[in-house]
Amino acid sequence: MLKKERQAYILHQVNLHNKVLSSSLSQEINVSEDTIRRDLQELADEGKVIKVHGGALSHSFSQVYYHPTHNIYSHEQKKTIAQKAAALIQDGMFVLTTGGTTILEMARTLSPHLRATFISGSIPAVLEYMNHPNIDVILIGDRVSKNSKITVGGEAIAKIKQIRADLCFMGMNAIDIQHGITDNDWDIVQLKKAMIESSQKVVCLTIAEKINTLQPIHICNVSDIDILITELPPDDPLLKPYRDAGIEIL
Amino acid sequence: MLKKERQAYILHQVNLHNKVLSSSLSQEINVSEDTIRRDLQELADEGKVIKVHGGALSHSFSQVYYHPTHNIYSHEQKKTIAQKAAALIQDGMFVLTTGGTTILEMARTLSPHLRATFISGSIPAVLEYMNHPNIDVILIGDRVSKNSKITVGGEAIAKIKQIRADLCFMGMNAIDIQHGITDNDWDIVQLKKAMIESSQKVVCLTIAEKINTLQPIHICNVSDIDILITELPPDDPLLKPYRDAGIEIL
DNA sequence: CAGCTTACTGCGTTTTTATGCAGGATTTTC
DNA sequence: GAAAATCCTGCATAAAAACGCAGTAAGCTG
Repeated sequence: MLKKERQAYILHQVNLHNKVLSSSLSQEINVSEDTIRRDLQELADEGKVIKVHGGALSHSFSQVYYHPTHNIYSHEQKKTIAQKAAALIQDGMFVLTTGGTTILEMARTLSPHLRATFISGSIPAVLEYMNHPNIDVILIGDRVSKNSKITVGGEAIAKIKQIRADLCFMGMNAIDIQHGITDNDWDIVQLKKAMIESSQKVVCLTIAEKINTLQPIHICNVSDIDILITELPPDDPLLKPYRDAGIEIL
Repeated sequence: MLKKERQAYILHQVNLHNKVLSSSLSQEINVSEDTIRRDLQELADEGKVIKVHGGALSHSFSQVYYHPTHNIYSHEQKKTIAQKAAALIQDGMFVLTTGGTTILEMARTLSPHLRATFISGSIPAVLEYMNHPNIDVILIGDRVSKNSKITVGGEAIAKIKQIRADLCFMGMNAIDIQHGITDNDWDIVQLKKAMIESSQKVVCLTIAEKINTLQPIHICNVSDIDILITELPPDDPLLKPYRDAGIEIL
């Protein structure tokens, strides 16, 4: 088993269960605990997990209480993105959304006059939508993934496939002109794939930091999305390849 | 259980109940009181809790008492109910629940050791269940009713009917020996009816205040429920008619 | 392809951390 | 003011981490 492969597996386990033990991982993958520890160290250095004595925890574990500085930092950027995104929604539309902080920010930005229907499996997102007086909210049901606070599974995917939405807002973790959009959680990748299929227009939201980055699992090609929104101005050179690929940049 | 994990659990409990006892925590998590004390000390050093003799308090507690007396009053009652209810749940069970403050209180009371599957359409309830390390959560999807924060509609009912749960916990608004259980929201009545049908045992939770009261819409007869839980001792005369009707009173 | 370099992994040893336990000190409670 | 509960302190132990080292695999270069 290759190192990257192993680390992707570890990351997946962390995202799935919110915690991993060095000892059990070492048994599962048949490597020494030393190796696991080194992997966890690397993942921790990249900020992907939180290393603790005996194993590691998902970031979502302390997220609630920690992260004041970094959050506020990228918060401004996300606000910019949110405003651009919210402007796309018109009265009467059916809007499908994933979870994620960028989407949450968009939910908070919505005009109180907007009359639309929002469909999502993300619990934090739904909580935000609920606060809007004129928005109808449809919650996609299924098993709840604890770290991402979103419903995942076959039922959820089947339900999404029954929908024909006008717009799909997708928060994403990595986009690359060659490999397209990628992510690190199998279940969520399945969800996102279904959402793309069920929507007339796909809008991707991301902070510029994630442009030209890669994650292990493939969601779709760059050509499958319609609009890309970042905090940068549309003519930023970083975005040129995507504009050339025929994507509308906002 | 990892140290951070344990501390996160403690912190959660403190924020939830405003106070924790070292003794009960040590039992819940199965570690010595010394360890708990050290954890509390660390959390206190980080300013996250206030350590006191015998346990710790939430920070919000030290500030001026806001809580209106009535709230604290019925809160204590609901805690009593919650404890009785939580004792019914055993490992491996499938549990169907409605929403409501009494149910929420029960969710907060659940032992961290409990391994069970909770199924609900109530968003606040699901948020609570999600905090438990060993509980699987299934969210029932459909249109979100904004005032009750629960999913309602045909899809939700259809989904519930597919389930065979071991236990159903139902918070209720009114019970009367003659008219049975009644409520005032059409959609929620439909949901509750479906839940009763899909469960082996139906457990009703209510504060005694609502005993012998009436609401406009009929859910089921007294004979359709198996267990009734209130804050009163089981032999309270107010409950006698229900005991005589063959319901188990806790 | 031979030789060199580099990256990865496992092992033994040392160091650190986490936890429980015993005892005496301190606080709470009645 | 005495009994009970809770605390602190130091210590023992087991688990985990860190460190250095060596063997091996993989990659590169001429």
